[in-house]
Amino acid sequence: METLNEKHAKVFKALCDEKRLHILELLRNGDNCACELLENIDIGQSSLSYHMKILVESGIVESRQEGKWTHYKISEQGSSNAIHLLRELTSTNCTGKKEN
Amino acid sequence: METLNEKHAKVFKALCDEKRLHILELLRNGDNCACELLENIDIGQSSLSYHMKILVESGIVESRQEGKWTHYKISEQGSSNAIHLLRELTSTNCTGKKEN
DNA sequence: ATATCATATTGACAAAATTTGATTTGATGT
DNA sequence: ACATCAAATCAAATTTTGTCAATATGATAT
Repeated sequence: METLNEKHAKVFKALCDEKRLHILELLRNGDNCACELLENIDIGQSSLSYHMKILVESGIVESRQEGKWTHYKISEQGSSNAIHLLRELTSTNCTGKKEN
Repeated sequence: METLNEKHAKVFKALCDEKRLHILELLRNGDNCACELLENIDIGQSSLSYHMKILVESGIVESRQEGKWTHYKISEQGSSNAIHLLRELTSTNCTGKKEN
């Protein structure tokens, strides 16, 4: 079974790798198919596929099949969730017993 | 030399590990010294020290020495920076040429 | 059915992250 | 100076990630 922290860690795992941040950068300009991404980044095809899977599983990127192509884009919903999660994880709990 | 993406990745590296999320959880209730954290989490002393270093280097946690104790707390500044960074990294670029 | 193209999956390997136990450092107390 | 405690650092062992090449899958076209 997956703990809540493990689930949360997955969201940020998407963002803790240089290559994946590069991919996000490419996606920021809009919808891209994998083949386009592949042209703009220095990794092999299977490696790209591996990273895209991590990005999609984090929820930050969504994919859409179109014929034999897979298109990717940044998910507004997913990004928004990630931002809220980060805010929650780092918010100091003002009702806690231990303020000094 | 460190690329910008590598620098950004470091911020999220702090958050992509289950144990570090647990530590953040403990810190949310207020300022804690390492020895207190150690009592509340199932890892060894050197391992905790390793994770604290990563958290501090990300900017999300700050440390303060007091005698022989090190106290840690979540940094408002650092958290805020991380949130802004995340927002930036996932914002879709509306002036881009490729909207469909 | 066969061929082709885009992408996903697999297994082997290399590289990076994490854990562990031992040792070191630095502050404090006697 | 010596002992003690908290935390950091180091080296070795282990685990997890990421890369590459090969292969599989699934859609499309002939």
